[in-house]
Amino acid sequence: MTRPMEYAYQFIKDRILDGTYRPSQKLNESDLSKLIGVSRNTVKKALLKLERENLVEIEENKGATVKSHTLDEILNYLEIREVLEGLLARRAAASITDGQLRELQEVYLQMEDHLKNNRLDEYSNLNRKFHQIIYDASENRQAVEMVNVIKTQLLRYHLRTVLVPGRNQESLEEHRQILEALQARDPALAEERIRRHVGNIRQTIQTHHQILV
Amino acid sequence: MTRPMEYAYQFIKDRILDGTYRPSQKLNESDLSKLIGVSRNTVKKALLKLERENLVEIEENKGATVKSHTLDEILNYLEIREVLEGLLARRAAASITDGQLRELQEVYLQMEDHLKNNRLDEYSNLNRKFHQIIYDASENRQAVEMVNVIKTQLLRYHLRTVLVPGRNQESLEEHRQILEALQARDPALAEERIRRHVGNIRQTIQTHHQILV
DNA sequence: TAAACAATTTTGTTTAACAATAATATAAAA
DNA sequence: TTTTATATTATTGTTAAACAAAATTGTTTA
Repeated sequence: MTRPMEYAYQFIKDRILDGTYRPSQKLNESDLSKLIGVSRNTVKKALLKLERENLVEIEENKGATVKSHTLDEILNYLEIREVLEGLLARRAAASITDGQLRELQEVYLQMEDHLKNNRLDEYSNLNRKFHQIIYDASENRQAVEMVNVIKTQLLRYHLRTVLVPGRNQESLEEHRQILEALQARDPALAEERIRRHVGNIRQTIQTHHQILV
Repeated sequence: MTRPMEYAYQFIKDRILDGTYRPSQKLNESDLSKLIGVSRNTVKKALLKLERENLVEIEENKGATVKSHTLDEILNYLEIREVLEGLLARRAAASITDGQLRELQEVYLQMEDHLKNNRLDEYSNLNRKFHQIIYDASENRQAVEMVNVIKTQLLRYHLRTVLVPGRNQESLEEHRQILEALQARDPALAEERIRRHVGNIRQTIQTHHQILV
């Protein structure tokens, strides 16, 4: 076994993210302790670490519950993502290497291809890769970390805009425009376009949340 | 005594923020346990909570140290503040009440007054109040929390741009422009102006860090 | 001086315990 | 029966002592 605390942390985190432990569910320390096979003290530390990532909520004398978010909170987080990703794209436009630009274009072309063949899972994966390249080029590790914390939090809500009719083609076009702005190494344009992109994701979820959440 | 863990947490946090515990300093669990009068387990939990706020760093088998930041990291955080405060001002412009606008104007006039009389401490306090009113009006609690975490982290570096010659008058003028944009309830303008304001703070620190840090 | 080894310190974790609080079940009163 | 009060149980917050594993320090030797 890895370090007990790390193991317990990952054990609980996995089950929150895959939906085994649902929002608002109580997380009993003794039960987890027996189930995972580490002491209650260690479970408690793992829970504290999860609280840090906003995946659980700890109330005085009441213990931990899986954190649940209202639609408004989810939209707030997407608004934050909008400006943070804008910042990252702006920085990336100024410092992206030729190699990274080639990689980005390659990913984009694959996205085009997969979408044409309606392979949505792979499209989503490439989407993630596309944005990751921008993060890597951005040189603001602190902002990247914040974006990742937000993305992790929202993971279990399955905000799959890819399932909304017509959204895919729009999304692809937005990526093309982002790619162009980065190729032009135009910081203001890159920021504007990625903000519009994330803004559209937000609006799609605002409109279709009944299907998605 | 309040709850031991809360007490230990605040005890250590205070000393990090006031500079008693300096960046990179080792935080020994047994020593803290004896000093604060709580068990080592409780110290450990307090340290985990502080890690969450980026005030301490915990390394496997090496324990906790007071987190230290490079100038680049500080500038990264200010860049994040720039876009987050921009977001908050944009939202505030759309939802600020008449009462809050009056309060904001009142604070601005006092700032003018204190600056004229060179009362810099009070100017700083009002500055904080000015921005707090915008946060309150913004209706994005998640973003406000992030800004506050960043501000707390940077507190102990004493980024007092107020000490840079000529910066004060500039700062006052920027606040006037922000106030105007909010009075006009113009989201895009409010965002642009507060971004310029925080951007100027960042540039001032980039230029004068040798005096300030 | 550097390398090798031993001694010491510190951390990560466990176990068992107990008080304080919260949740639940039970009994008494309206 | 419903509500209210009381007792019971479960759960959390915390402590203390213990020990292995890892890191640090100190000492000796080449």
